[in-house]
Amino acid sequence: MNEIREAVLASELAAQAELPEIVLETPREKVHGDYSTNIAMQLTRIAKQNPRAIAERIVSQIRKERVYVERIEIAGPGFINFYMDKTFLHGVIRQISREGESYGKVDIGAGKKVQVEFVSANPTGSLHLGHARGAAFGDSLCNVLAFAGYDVTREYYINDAGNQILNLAKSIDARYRQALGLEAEMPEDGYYGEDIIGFAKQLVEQDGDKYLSWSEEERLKFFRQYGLEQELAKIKRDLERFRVSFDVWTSETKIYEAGEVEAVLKELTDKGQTYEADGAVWLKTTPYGDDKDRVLVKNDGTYTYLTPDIAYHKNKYERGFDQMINIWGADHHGYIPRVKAAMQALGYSPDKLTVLITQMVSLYQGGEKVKMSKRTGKAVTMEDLMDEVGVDAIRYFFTMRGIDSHLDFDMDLAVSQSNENPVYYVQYAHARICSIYRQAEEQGINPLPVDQIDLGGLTLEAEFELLRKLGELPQEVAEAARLYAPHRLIRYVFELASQFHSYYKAERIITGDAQLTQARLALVGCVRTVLANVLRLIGVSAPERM
RNA sequence: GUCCCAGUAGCUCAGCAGGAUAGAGCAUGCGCCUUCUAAGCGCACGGUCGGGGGUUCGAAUCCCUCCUGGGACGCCA
Repeated sequence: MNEIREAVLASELAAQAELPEIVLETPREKVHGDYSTNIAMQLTRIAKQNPRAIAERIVSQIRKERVYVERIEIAGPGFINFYMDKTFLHGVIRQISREGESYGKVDIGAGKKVQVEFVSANPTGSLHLGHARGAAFGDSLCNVLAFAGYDVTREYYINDAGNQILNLAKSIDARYRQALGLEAEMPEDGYYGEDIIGFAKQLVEQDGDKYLSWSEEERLKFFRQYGLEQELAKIKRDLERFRVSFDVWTSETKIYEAGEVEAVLKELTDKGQTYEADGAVWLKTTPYGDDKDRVLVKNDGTYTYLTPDIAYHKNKYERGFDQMINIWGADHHGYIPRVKAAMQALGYSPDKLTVLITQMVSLYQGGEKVKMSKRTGKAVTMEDLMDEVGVDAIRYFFTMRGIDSHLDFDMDLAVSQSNENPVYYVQYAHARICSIYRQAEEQGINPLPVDQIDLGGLTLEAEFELLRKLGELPQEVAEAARLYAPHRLIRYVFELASQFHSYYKAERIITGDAQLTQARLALVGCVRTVLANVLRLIGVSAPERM
């Protein structure tokens, strides 16, 4: 790339200052070479010449012997295509063998501190489908960011202070009475999940009807605490099983207890960002682009949800992250402007906070959309899903798509052990390579260290393509991190698996030629490493046998 | 009414800091198991990139506008 830059400058077409960024890409079509640049077309306006003429002048200045280039062609409207001396690709094998689990790491993050807050489901019920998508996406994103050189903190914010927790206590109260065979009506905004019926039964088994004799205040206080502990424990269990672990669990109650909510309210008031109207305290969010101002303190003196949330986000800002990412469900998108506005009102840069929105998930079974109902508690929980389809398939499917699209999750497909199921396709490639290595061992073939292998035998087009693909991992990781798009890696790993399966079908790895066998074992060993590395990033296991 | 997301092959989706003939899986059709795992491989079929304008040497990609589908618009959380 530097060679191109120098050639462009040497051809005196443009001054250094006005030189556009030189992009070297891998063309989709092989006939267009190994690398390609459109720099000549980009220079048309500056150099005031037609692109092909520009391309010719640039090419004449390139010293190709210095960069392993075999030949250069000018094609189409003015693309400059580079055809490499293919043996340079053998270096990929040496690199992967040397770096192993670390292969693919890049350092675009340069150690910057990134905090990612995700899932953060209210501890009032079991995690369900939508949370699973957030968990899969969030965790994969964190893995990718860490692999790209960021210092990542995973955080779960526990909303354990609002009205919803009182409703949880009341719901447990009602279920408790029902479990004792008494008449009891669920509260208006009650929680109807199976989990709560279970808690109530458990309480009856443990302690019988003893809570009936308590005062309502005492009883609800106890149920509240009990419910919170149980729900949170359940959430942690589910997430752990889903292979997601958080570095920090921040409790809303703790934020209250530390006086941060009152403090932030005072700070906003002192800064003249609030006013009183209709008996309530409002925050001026409209100057920062919100539709309307928002209430912080209701006319009954209690806080809205926004107020502690501002305190929480201030808390995050104060912890000194370079970047904060919130992953929210689509139903919270309208909430973004007011939180950002509040941060600006406090004097923080809104650019440090990025909110990523995951669209809804629909579940399909037997070709039918599965209906969910809060009222009856008939939602498919994350636990049900893990029982039925397994963690690998869920994580793969939920990471497979960009978060902007509504996602249809087909249960039948996810459980099917067939060619329709892409999870197995990728895992199978890994297992196959492991099998080849087992086979080699049985035949008494010991894989040699790479520096003792003559890779010159790898001359097939399929082998060069595999090597090229393997070589692309670092830039794929960088792109996935830059775009917050781990699904790109699924695409990548699927394509790699596909190329491997095709190669495996066409050529034997273990051949009569000992030297060639060593070279091919090294090659597929690298494929195995890369498959495992990517699967690890998306939280899917890489089985040795299937 | 305002805001967000989507609209690309029969279906589900990639591609979108502009680039060459728009890709993949599934479905459909036809082939391939005496040799390292057939949860596999090969071939074929399939598209006015929602419509219309604009910017550009070049637009699925950027801008404007319209249409369709989904979601959000509380002194709930």
